[in-house]
Amino acid sequence: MRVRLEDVARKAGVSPKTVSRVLNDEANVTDATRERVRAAMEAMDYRPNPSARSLAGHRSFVIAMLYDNNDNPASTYLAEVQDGVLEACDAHRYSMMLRPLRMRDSDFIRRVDALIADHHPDGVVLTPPITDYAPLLKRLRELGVPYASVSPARRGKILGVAMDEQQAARAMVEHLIEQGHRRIAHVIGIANHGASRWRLAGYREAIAAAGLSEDPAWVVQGAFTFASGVEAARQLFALRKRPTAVFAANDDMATGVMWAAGEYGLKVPRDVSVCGFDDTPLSRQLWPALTTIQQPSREMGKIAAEQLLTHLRGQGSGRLVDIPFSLQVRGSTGVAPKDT
Amino acid sequence: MRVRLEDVARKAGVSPKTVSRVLNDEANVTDATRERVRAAMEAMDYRPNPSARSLAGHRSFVIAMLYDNNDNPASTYLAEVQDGVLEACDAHRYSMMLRPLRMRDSDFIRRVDALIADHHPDGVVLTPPITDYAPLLKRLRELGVPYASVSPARRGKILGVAMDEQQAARAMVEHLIEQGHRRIAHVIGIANHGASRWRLAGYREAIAAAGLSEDPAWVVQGAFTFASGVEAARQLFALRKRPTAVFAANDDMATGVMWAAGEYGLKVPRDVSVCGFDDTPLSRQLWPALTTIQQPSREMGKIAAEQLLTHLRGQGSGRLVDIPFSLQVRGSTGVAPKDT
DNA sequence: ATGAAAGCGCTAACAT
DNA sequence: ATGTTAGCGCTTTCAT
Repeated sequence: MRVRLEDVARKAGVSPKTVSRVLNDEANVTDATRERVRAAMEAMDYRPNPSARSLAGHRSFVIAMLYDNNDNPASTYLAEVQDGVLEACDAHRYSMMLRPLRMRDSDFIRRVDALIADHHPDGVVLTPPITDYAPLLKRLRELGVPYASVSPARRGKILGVAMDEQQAARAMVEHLIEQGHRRIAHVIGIANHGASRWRLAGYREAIAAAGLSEDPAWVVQGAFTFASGVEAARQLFALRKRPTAVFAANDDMATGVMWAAGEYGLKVPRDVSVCGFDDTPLSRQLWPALTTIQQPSREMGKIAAEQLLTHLRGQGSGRLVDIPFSLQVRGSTGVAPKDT
Repeated sequence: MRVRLEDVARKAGVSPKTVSRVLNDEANVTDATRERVRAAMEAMDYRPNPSARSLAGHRSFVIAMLYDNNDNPASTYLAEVQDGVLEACDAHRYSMMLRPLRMRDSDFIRRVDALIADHHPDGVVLTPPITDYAPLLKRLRELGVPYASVSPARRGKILGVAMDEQQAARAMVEHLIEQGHRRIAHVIGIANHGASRWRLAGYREAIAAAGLSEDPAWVVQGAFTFASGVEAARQLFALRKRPTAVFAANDDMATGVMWAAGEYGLKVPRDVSVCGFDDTPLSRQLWPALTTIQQPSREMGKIAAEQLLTHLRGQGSGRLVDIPFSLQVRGSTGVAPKDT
């Protein structure tokens, strides 16, 4: 039969409750007994039964990761975040469960309610773009379910992790300006996503700071997809006054821009510089490789989950961790062409 | 407080055990009582407590999805399979948990043991390439943990889902032959993956059936990545006797081949036809769009999980479901160039 | 076809 | 600092 907590207690010569205390890192156990109990657990390869723990302790040791599978960021982004969350959960002996949602659906909140009622996660991790869906946040607070966010649009007294995307976007555009570019275009991501707004704001900030005029024709709406990048770039390259550099709000769109450059017979970076945002695996596989902003998605998922777990353990209350960006300059950007 | 099974029993005027029987679809309940109990559950919005069910019933209502995150297929593939598994689990009120593994690591089996000991999944879903890792299958049988496989290399008395990839690859190459191609190259996937072997075998079968000779120089090793596709294509396009068509073992490599074609000034499909396998989202975003084999990954994940769940419920024992492939002819393949 | 009693493995609340 | 008791919400086993 399986080893139970009671068996460990007998072996260590203590009561079950003491073993329970050790298991849960509670106070009021002398170091000596703690050690003895730990040794017994180790020796017997004791594995606590999560169902029994949940039932008696009113906690599930489960955290749920919520994401939008309708219009989400690139699926590779979510996979990486998920990987990080999973790693943090494993380290703390929690389980992770996934909950795809559709922000647009009318039963969004009902689906969340069902998740809580059915599985009682001890907390949830929110990913963009649902990090900022007010009705969700409100409901979670009503239900008393703690949450941590990855890249929330609003900061404040929130658990989670964020990068200064606006600053990063600005740095990206400043890099282009340093290379002599004056006609710099931007391809926007899905409207209303925090990411889209910040990256656009950073672009504008850099343009303004350099005293360049912002030509409306050089700011084109995209949708975070390769195809939308191609479309956007076709508009840009058809202009009489063609931009010499294009900053796309993510790598997939930037890849589309490079593709379109090929269609127009433009060499990257000789005729046009292209850069993106995210540092997806694809960005390194292209030739020339894409200049982009590294966003450590996996790490961010891990940190968000860790903040949540810290909060759950009541050890300090957790916080919004700021993570630095890093500009990856690669072959797709270069000095501006002499003239036109 | 929460509604418990006992509350439902009282409301329906039966014993707790009867409610339990209804909950678990057990026999020995008259239709009338069953209906009455169901109505009470509905009216009270009863949600069984999974921990209590697990503890008393010795089942976890959890199934684990195992995957290799070392050299796995494209991450979008796994995300889709995962999505399907999740859907099936939800429908049956099971939870899904994820378990990334590294097939090469020495503690592979220990990690599996830990998963079972810590979480007691009622069953596991295996994804390529670990569907065919013999030590794993052996251990799972020893532990008495049922499993279902997505695209296992070996058929036989196995639960899961599979597509005839060899047949699909053959159909792909036959399509090229019909277009007049005679010099057809193949870029192989990661060695030893079932997928790589089948696709190569299908290629050879078609070549042989058409009475064409197989030139060793036209069969190049790749690794399922975009970059490996670029590399492989460079070798092919540098040949004096250049192939007029390239069949890559997946879409990522095919995309690499198209990229390399651009480098060599070759127009697709005028100068060279390119095709892939998987029908990833990317394949439709390219221009020209990629001719490929549609593999319904999401559906396959769902079916595998359903087979497993059917088996767990003891309703029929589940089987290996064969799923049809479909050839997606798009712009990247066309008639062979006149000559060279 | 239905029910009563016992207990799954752990922790909360209250001793000591 | 440690132990005792009761019980978490369900299913099992065994009656009836």
